[in-house]
Amino acid sequence: MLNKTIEDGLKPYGLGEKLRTLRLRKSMGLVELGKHTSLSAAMLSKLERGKLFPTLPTLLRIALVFGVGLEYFFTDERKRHVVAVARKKERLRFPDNAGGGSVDYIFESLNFKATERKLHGFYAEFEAVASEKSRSHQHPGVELLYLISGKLDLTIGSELITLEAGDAIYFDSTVRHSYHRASKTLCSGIIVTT
Amino acid sequence: MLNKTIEDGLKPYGLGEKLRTLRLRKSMGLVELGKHTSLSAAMLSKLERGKLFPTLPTLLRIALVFGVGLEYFFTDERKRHVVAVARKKERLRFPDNAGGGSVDYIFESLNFKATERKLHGFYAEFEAVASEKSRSHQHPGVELLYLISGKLDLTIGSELITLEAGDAIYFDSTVRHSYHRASKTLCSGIIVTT
DNA sequence: TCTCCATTTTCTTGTCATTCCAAACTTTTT
DNA sequence: AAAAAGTTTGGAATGACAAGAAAATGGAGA
Repeated sequence: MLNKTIEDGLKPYGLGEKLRTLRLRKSMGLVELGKHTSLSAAMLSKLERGKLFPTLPTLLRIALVFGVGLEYFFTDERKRHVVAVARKKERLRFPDNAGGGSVDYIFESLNFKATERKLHGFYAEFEAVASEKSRSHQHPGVELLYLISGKLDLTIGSELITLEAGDAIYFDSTVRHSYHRASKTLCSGIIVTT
Repeated sequence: MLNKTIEDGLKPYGLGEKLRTLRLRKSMGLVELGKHTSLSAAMLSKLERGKLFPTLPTLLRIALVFGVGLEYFFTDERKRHVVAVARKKERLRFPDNAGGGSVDYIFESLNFKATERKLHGFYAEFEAVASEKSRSHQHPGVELLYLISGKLDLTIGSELITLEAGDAIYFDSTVRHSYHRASKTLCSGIIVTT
């Protein structure tokens, strides 16, 4: 069926292997794991061999036993060398309706890989930032802003900060913030958000 | 049923919110997303409101449209504050002995905080990159390089890539890599490493 | 008001995760 | 050795619940 092709896309995650590894690491049998999770050993076996895809509740049950989060199963260990080269021309450009400028998406989702865990974020370049008055934003995550050109007034919460070319700031973007140009020239910079 | 309690454990992941956010970020309607994913708008609506938990194949279909991996849905964010403002003048400058240029450390160590885990990274600006021949590097982690000016030849493993101002690349820096200028002018760019 | 569009409800259906049980291995016991 | 005890897999049956269809709701204009 149509799902057939989609399911292939799940294989790279190596869910089965991960499950088996977790279990064997604790030298546990399928039956024992079955007791802890209230799942049948038969199914666990099928899951580990990729004959079957667990539902989220099922996967969570297993995760709870091993003390891992669900991310664990979807972050891949595969060595990814070069992930992407984003050339300026090939980028998607979206209007930054909130700020009034425009945003080039370089990476929509980046995997920062630390120890075992990964952090997702996206990386964007904005070339023009709101002229005079800009609406204020508030989005989940952290924002790392590096200003390449221009001068920018940034208000985070009640704090007003002026950035000049070459300055960088790292702040909690769940806090209400807004920005507007402080120079005649356009501002450009780089934003990394989680 | 017994699943009832387990499903509560899924709520913290905020799957629905994430789905909605992704969709709205591209100002897309349920119907339109439905077409791209071959899923009914009705179901998408239920997913976004947490009335339903998607199967993995279904979730993958959506993920593919937005260009995110499945991990995206299982990593959660937390509130952080303004961490630092680094002004150009106050920065520490170190010679980049490996590359031959010099490096300004903007942040020596940033904490990207996902779920419960933390990711350490540092953020650096390099203003001059190796003249002709540069030694090759190899350090743990991932590297995100954004080139601001100049032209740079980057060799990762056996692959040679030329970056121009405005280009960005994301690669595994555990792989041996080296770089040198491809232009007469100095190169400057930004590097984020884990 | 009415129309148009997007989202939500309700109800129904089909799929496929899940179970049960038996067969096939694997390792230990005597 | 063979038997016993334990662990993993295969297959058929079932039922839970994801997913679809269609109708209802709710806005936003005109």
